[in-house]
Amino acid sequence: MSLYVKVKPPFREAAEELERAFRTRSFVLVIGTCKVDYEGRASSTLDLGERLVIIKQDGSVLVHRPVGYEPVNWQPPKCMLKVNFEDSDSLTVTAARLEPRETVSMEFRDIAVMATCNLKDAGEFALHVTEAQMKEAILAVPELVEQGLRPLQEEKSLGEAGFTDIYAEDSAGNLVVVEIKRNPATKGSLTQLKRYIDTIRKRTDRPIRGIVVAPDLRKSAQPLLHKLQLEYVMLPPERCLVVLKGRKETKLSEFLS
Amino acid sequence: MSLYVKVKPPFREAAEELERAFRTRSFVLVIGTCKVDYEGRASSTLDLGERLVIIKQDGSVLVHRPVGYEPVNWQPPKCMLKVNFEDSDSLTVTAARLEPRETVSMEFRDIAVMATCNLKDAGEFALHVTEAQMKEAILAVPELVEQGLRPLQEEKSLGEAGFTDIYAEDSAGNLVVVEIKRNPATKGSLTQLKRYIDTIRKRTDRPIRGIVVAPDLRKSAQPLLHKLQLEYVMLPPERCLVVLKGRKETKLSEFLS
DNA sequence: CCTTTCAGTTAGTTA
DNA sequence: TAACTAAGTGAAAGG
Repeated sequence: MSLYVKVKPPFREAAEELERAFRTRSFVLVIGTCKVDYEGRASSTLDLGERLVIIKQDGSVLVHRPVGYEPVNWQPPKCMLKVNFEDSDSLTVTAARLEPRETVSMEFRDIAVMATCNLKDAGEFALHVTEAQMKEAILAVPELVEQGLRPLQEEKSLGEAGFTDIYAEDSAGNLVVVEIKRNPATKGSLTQLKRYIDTIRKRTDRPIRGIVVAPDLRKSAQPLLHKLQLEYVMLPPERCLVVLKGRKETKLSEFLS
Repeated sequence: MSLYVKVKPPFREAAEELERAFRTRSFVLVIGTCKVDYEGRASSTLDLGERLVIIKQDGSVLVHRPVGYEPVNWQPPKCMLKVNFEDSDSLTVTAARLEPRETVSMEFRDIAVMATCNLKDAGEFALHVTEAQMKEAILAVPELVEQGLRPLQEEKSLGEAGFTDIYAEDSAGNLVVVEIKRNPATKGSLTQLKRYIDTIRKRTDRPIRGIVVAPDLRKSAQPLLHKLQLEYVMLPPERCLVVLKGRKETKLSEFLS
């Protein structure tokens, strides 16, 4: 990893290093005192203060204050970068993008530390227990929802009404529409499921049940659950993990046998 | 600004400095090779790679890859931090929070640079041309929407139907409900306005017009505009700025005279 | 404190 | 490319 680190670089040196970094698409960190202006979809001003500025290898820009999760100002990837160093008491970096036309400019009055480098990161990122994985788990072990449930097809196209998550039959022969939510089910989840069911009812006379499967049900959605005659089954993500893990191990053992 | 910067600190030194930084609620930067695990609402794994880790003075944590606007892993403010340095070939930082119970742990295999400091940032942040400011501009200069428009009251309470943005009368004596959107108006904006109007219609026999004021109208919303018998007036944020600026200058001149 | 809505949302997926 | 939808959404506003 190429690396440049300098405490209190003079503006002239900082400007040259920034030019070099932008040219070579390097990762840039600046801790310093600056004010920031943004002009675009909205516009904002940020008075002088000490912040961390990050300019990434894809041209995205982040201005972070000492607290808070979100950047106070930013620019998405692929924006054009320019350094401006004229008078000796300030150095300005401008990040512009078209579509939409937006500009963030950072005027530094002082630079405490500056670092540039080329980060190499090919590590794979995996987010587990997505809605798709919950579905996978349920299809593998339908008992997660109900004893005797038999999935019919993964997603039944319902035209403009959208898609169901799982379409199944219960032990009594009723049709069952299962709506999966990774987050606590809301009123929206219920009305969505209700729409699915109404659409299906027009095509068949078989009795239909609607089940919302989620780790939780918002209290505000509870009255609607009864009003729409739907059912709710609690399914914590951990249980899905167990099933998916078990399935993988099963697959492995099958492979080994 | 107190400042510690070290290139390639040994893990032992890094661990001590991290302990000190966490204790004193300092701002921490680490550029290094790490893998990251997250466990909470969902769970994720991130294999080894070079990243920037930020730990802020309020206990928020950000793990940034060399590209992309968003952090690949994070932790919101106020989480508990712990350093773990046992074997000599890795150093682990764990950030945990309750409610919801979530944990991010970063295992460093190599630290290229580490910096800690105390950032002081009292600079005021101001986001201009919000929806409220568009409203302010329209109330000051109703012609921005239509010649002869006379605002009646800022927000008319409509019970559960929500709030209108501006309630007015046009030159022909019709009631006018103005819905302001800072962003391009969507189908949702139109149905929302329609709900307002339907609610008002139950209380009066006067003819009512509905106008959506926004910088743009989504193409997908156009058919609905006609179907719901609503009107659309384009209002770019710049024009609001001009009005607000003018108003401020007027105020100033009033003050000076 | 809980719920709802908004965001300079961003990011991914699909028509 | 444009429109739609989800997010470990986060953050603010309202009840």
